[in-house]
Amino acid sequence: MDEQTLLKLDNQLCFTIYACSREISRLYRPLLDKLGLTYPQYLVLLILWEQQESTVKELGELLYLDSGTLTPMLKRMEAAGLIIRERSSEDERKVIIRLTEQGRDLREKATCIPKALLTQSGISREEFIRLLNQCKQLLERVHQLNEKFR
Amino acid sequence: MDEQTLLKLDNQLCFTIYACSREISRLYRPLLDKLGLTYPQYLVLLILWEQQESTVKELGELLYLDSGTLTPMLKRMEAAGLIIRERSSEDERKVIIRLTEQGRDLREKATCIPKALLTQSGISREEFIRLLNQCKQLLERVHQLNEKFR
DNA sequence: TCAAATTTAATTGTGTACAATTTAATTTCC
DNA sequence: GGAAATTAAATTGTACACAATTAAATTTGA
Repeated sequence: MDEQTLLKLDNQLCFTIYACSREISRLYRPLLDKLGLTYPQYLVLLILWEQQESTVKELGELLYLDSGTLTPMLKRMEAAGLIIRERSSEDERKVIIRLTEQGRDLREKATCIPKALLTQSGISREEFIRLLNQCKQLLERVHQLNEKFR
Repeated sequence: MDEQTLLKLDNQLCFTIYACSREISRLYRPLLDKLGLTYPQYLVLLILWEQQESTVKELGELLYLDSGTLTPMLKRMEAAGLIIRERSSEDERKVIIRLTEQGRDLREKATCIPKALLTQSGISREEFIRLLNQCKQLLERVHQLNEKFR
């Protein structure tokens, strides 16, 4: 591939992933709207459903987001009654994020979402797993690179 | 895979693509900063470098973005002297987007970007093409689904 | 021990994203 | 020919995303 070809929009892996990300979010939207969630908020809940509590820092590491994004988002989720934000008494720098009853209960309404989307997309499990692994590899590599250049 | 497994963050293809998209953008950032561009602005220029001119509608179709995103973005690019926005005289509803000299000249400074990133990421050409094709397929499918449900 | 360095969130400012609405121009179709 | 429907951008309002800075707590090291 020469430079001209690489420069073409059509061949930009980055563009395809960027567009994919937004189109998949759009697919989630009608389902998440019913729960009153945005996609990034749903990701926060996925973490809290697994491990009961977290901190802003940990959420940021898991989701690749910083406090500039998380703080206002978590405030909105707190206002919606899904979570509680509380300074850690052990280390006052940290803010602990916990689910409320309401936040915990939402899990049952959400369990159908991943399967619904997998079915809807018509993608086979094999294909799904293969693509997931490839994307994970790419994510890992690019993330390493970004860490290195900081 | 059962529902519990699917619900885990770690297995969310959607999350991986979402995180990938942002991490790749971060990899572009230092290169694009030198040109005074954001990643979406770079995508607009990729199109205009290929086809001289476009419209807001066409840019939206190619980039999967609507006028609510494009209008302010194109205004910023016009203010930066990269493009000109002009109502079509044939159809006054349309706004034609054209490159300025400055916008055209930026192309040479940008040609090195795709190759630099490909090299940097350590991904082989075969891998690159395979992943690109798989992502394209997924994008196509998800896009079709979104169109169907509108 | 205590000042300097580091860590953690919050804040500030800019730039996307996108749903919903509005405005103006063009098409359709009776 | 002209009202109704459609189309294309712009506007409005909300919610991320992220760089850069600030503020407060904790850790480090001479």
